[in-house]
Amino acid sequence: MGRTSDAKIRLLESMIELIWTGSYGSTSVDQICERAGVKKGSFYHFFESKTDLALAGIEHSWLEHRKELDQTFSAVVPPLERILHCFRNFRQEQEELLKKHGRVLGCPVHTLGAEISTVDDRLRNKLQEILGQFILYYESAIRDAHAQGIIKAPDAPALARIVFAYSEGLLLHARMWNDLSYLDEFENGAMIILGAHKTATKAPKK
Amino acid sequence: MGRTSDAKIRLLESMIELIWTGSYGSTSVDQICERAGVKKGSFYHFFESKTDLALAGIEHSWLEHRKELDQTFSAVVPPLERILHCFRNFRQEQEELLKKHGRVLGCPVHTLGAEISTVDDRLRNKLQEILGQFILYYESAIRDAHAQGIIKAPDAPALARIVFAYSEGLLLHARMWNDLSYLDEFENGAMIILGAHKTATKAPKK
DNA sequence: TATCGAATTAACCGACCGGTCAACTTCGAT
DNA sequence: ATCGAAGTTGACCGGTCGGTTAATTCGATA
Repeated sequence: MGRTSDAKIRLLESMIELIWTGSYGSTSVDQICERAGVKKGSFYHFFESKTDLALAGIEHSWLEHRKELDQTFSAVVPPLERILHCFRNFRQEQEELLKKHGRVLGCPVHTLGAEISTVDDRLRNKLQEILGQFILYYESAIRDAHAQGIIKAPDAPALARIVFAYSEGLLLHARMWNDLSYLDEFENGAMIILGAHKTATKAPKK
Repeated sequence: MGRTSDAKIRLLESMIELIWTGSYGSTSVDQICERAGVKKGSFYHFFESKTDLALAGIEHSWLEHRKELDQTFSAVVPPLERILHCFRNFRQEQEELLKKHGRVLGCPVHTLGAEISTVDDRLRNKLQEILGQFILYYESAIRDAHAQGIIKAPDAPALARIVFAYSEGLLLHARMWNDLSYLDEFENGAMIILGAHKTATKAPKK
């Protein structure tokens, strides 16, 4: 009953795009509505507040992204390659965004997290939840690599956090310098952190 | 001639404190003035705009911080210990800020950088400049460590960037989780990245 | 085809935004 | 003692902020 609409989804996507290309603080409800082609009254028909839209938008795009991650981190793929592929995919996505917006955007979760973690509890909690889930991918890949004797990593969670922190730092660096080439360092860096040499995958002889 | 005032410095300090404990977007000129005990008219007597104050505030606190860094990274200190001490000092500073504000604040430069790098060119350039200078400390320490045979690091700038990205990622993580204990991982993580073992400093015999 | 709830719209709200201004006070240099 | 530059003040600006409302339009269902 009643009429249907895709305005809700348009609002979600407009919001995350605006936050990503700008910031939460620099993104106004009016802007979001304009980009989504939705009047403000409709906005507040679908969402209770700007924060609620942000929450829903983040959730939405994370669920999208997870589908990809589940394939990238398939147990079938050699563990270290999962991590490398993940970052390579990310780099490619960044490349498309760069073409589209003229800007390296980095990780939307961390960018937003840096901005609002002291300001908005609900947003912070949601971002924590997402990042916490994301690390699990690294963690299990590293655990598998250890089990398969590819690397020596008795404490997989700890090592995963190092790789994770490193990758997020890199992404932020790339955003600040608007330069994708910094991301190229990841493969080497990750291998150094993981104690695997580039050749190690091919010649694990010690 | 004319009267003197410390309002300018109070404004600088209020601004960086508010940005650090909140965000650039969530910090209003009115707030800054109130905290500094300065009327808005005076604000605009000293600074042309909010951006200009931020610029000056960042510059101010970076110059302060550099004095400390110059001591921490004294050529007299064993190179790897410089990096460790630097981070340890940072951790202690964070501890004091946590007591004061009830929040882990992380690195103000990167936090602000994540927020405004796509929004304000002048601020972004200033932050780039500062981070670029900061990496130099890591870089020369690593170069020294290599020269002294403590670690094998033919490409010091590259390794410095890895350690740097890692440390910034960690700081951001600590801010988002409001948990200082994540910073404790740095010593181990840094040693792993640098290819030095914890005992290496005490037993450099090879 | 009548109905009823969902979607849309435009006008509106008070608060606050960054910024301006002219009058006024203060005090160091002469 | 006084002059003038530097600092201070509060009132004010137009615009935009996030959010509200009541009236209206639409369309899936029965």
